[in-house]
Amino acid sequence: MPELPEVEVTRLSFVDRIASARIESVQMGKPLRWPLGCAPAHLHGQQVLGVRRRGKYLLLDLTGGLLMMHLGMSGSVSFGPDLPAPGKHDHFEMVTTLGTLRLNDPRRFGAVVYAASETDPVALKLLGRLGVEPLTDAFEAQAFYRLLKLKNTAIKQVLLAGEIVVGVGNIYASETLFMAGIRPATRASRISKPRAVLLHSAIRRVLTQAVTKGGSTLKDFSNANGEQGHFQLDAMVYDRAGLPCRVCASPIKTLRQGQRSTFYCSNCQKP
DNA sequence: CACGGATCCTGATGGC
DNA sequence: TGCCATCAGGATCCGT
Repeated sequence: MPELPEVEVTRLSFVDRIASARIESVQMGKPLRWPLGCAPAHLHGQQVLGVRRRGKYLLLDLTGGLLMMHLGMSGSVSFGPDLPAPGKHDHFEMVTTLGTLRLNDPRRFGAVVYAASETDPVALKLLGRLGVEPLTDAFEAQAFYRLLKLKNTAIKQVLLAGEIVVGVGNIYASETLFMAGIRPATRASRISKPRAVLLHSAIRRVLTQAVTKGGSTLKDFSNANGEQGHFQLDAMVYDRAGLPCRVCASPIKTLRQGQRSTFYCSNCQKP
């Protein structure tokens, strides 16, 4: 579910409400992808100084360390003073003086990991190899093109890997490549500079627009307030196999890359 | 090393 | 309460 826009929308929905909250207790449910990395009681008494985002991670700055949250494929976060009783898929819950922060994640591909600091080996392992943030000035077309030149794999796989640029997941990879007119199987190293520039701006445009609209909700995304997004109204190719392209009416094609579905228009998108 | 595939887990869906 | 196969928004690990 959560790509960069969904994670950012989630962050925006509770960052102001949780600031300065003091942690009173922490409860873990079934195991998530990785262990918490400390005793839950170690968080007691710490204060939440802020909430940042790095790629698809939510980063809670605590007085004594860093709490990294990842929503995996099916995770969503709730925060509020009066949450309903925990359900079977609520696997992390943190009660604070300003409300309870909860992670619901049926498939448990998500994680909540504590590190003493951002330079702690545990934090570096999760965050250290992430590419540039696409919605900052650090994401620059020239550098993007040069890095693509070094990758001989399919451009769609390169986007998903997040080593060059973070935050583009399976939906937005198909969408941005459609916007840029590039076929998903095209080798990254063979993309011309003008087309790399198109892809660069498509990534910025699609992700920015998705954040503005409140994140996608093809299945069940909602932010920490339980409000849903509207991206599904705008998908040009994702999940549209066989349907007419919204631009040229050719049937949308699909293929599998790395066990993930890809959607594209073979007329609008060229190798 | 770079790359492709298997893998973790639960739920929804559709064919039979 | 039918059963089984397939698929789902992610990312790591392990072969080759």
